[in-house]
Amino acid sequence: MKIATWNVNSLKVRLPQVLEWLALERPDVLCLQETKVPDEAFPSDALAHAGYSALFAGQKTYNGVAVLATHAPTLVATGIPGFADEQKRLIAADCDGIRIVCAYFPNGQAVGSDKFAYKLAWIAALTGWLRSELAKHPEMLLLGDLNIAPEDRDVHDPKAWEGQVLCSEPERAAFRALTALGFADGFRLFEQPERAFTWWDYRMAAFRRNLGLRIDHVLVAPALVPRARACRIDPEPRRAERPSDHAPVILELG
DNA sequence: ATGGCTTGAGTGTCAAGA
Repeated sequence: MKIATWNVNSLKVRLPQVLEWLALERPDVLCLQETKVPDEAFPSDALAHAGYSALFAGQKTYNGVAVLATHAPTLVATGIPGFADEQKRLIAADCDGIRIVCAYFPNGQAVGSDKFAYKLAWIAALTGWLRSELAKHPEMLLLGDLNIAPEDRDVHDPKAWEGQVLCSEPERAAFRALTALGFADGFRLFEQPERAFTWWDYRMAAFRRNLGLRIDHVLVAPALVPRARACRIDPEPRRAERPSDHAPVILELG
């Protein structure tokens, strides 16, 4: 079973690339973030034609998440239950007996800003919800743009990024509190190349120079760790004309 | 040099991303 996540930075712009990638990789499940499309405009028909059922929670202009699956997924939740939030950042679904939590963590803008406080509150709410959910549904994956580079090796220039948003200690502590529920960082379950990133700034030829961060993640609940076979970043879509600034991450389960 | 690009809004030029 192949399960993937990709921040597409506008599903409207990226739909041709998503369809091409689905045809090439044929994942069983693909989680999308930053669809930036209201639900009434979601391209369900094009995806159905490609063989994928979709569940989605979107809004105009910003945010938006979706779960695509070859076998029709069952909706579990949109948004973090018990956490009032206008921003469409979470959708959870059951896919072939696996609970898929697709998340677009807040960016945080700058350490100490209101948006940074929102980011930490959002992650704390998610962690609280998942603590009880994991007990009830142990076969769980949390995938998405988590907007945190958990360690210095996930940053192209740790000195330059030290203390900055996406890399700051409060964010890394929140990431550790989340993984302390038992989740493994799927990417780190396997030997990986150095300087492996999932996001590169559009500016300064950052992708060509591999000036990136690893901020998109697949977290694997303890019950699923024995089934994990491989995890990789696919940089190919980032080479396309008009690419998303993020690359997909793929987990294979046995 | 707090810049550099991309998207969506909307037709000016800005907010937001990371």
